[in-house]
Amino acid sequence: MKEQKYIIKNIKTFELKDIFDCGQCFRWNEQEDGSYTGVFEENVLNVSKTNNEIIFKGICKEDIKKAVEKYFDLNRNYEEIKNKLSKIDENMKKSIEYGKGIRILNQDLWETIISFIISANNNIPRIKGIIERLSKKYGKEIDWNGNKYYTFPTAEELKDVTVQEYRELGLGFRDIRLYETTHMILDKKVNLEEMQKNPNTMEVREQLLSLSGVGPKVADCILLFSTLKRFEVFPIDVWVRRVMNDLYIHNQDETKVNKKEIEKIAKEKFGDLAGLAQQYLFYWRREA
DNA sequence: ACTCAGGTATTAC
DNA sequence: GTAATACCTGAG
Repeated sequence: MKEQKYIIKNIKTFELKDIFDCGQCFRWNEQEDGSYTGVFEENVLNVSKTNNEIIFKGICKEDIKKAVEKYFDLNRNYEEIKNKLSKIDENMKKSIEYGKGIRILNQDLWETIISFIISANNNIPRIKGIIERLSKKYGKEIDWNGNKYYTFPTAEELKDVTVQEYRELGLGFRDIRLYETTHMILDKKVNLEEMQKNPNTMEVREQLLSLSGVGPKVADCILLFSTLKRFEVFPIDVWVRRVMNDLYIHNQDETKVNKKEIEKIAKEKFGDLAGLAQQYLFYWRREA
């Protein structure tokens, strides 16, 4: 396949670091020139930014413009969302200022499910390493610019992988979860196509929770960061617990803060944009 | 040696 | 229902 290129001029909300380092994805890596290269679906892309241009180039299965518009969520007005959230309070305003270039990617549902199962009680460098090894071993190779890249393996491609083989890849205790969930999806115990079409968020959430290795936090990340794109969910991890306690609850021991209390505050303050608010707060608290 | 990291499943009240 | 506990692995 030959290289394609696509340039966007004068887009407001789009900062490479904010998008790729805000914690929603695992397969984008910063290059020496400050650009980022990553794999999504069957595409390998490099994204760079000049003063007022975003340049996408790489190997793309379909039309690059179409792929980029979908994946980078370009048809959503983030300026409007940020304005709305900024009015809520000074904390939101400050965190949005910090992560002003964030866009929430439309990541493949299957890949997002597996990636976030792997993320459980794990750290980012290791999560990324596991996903790369998994892709290299079971995904499809794409050559570009003298480098080899690998697509994220499909459920079909993982069909015959054993728990033992997962363990050897460094999955740790998540090996069995990956195995079980892959087969639940292959056997249509949970139907991802149906899920994609289902407008009932709570129903979809229940189905996600039935998957092995998917608890409340992982389910909410999948709902928010995949093509399911539900902005009303509020994934609560250690960082969100921390920042919510710091800003709104002020408990001496953040680990003892009740999850229900956090959810209540999130819903009251942020409503159907809670997921976005979560992302700004998370990124700000972790990085700033 | 020991703690910690984008939690979940299991077990025990 | 809710609380405690174990859990791969590797970096600091």
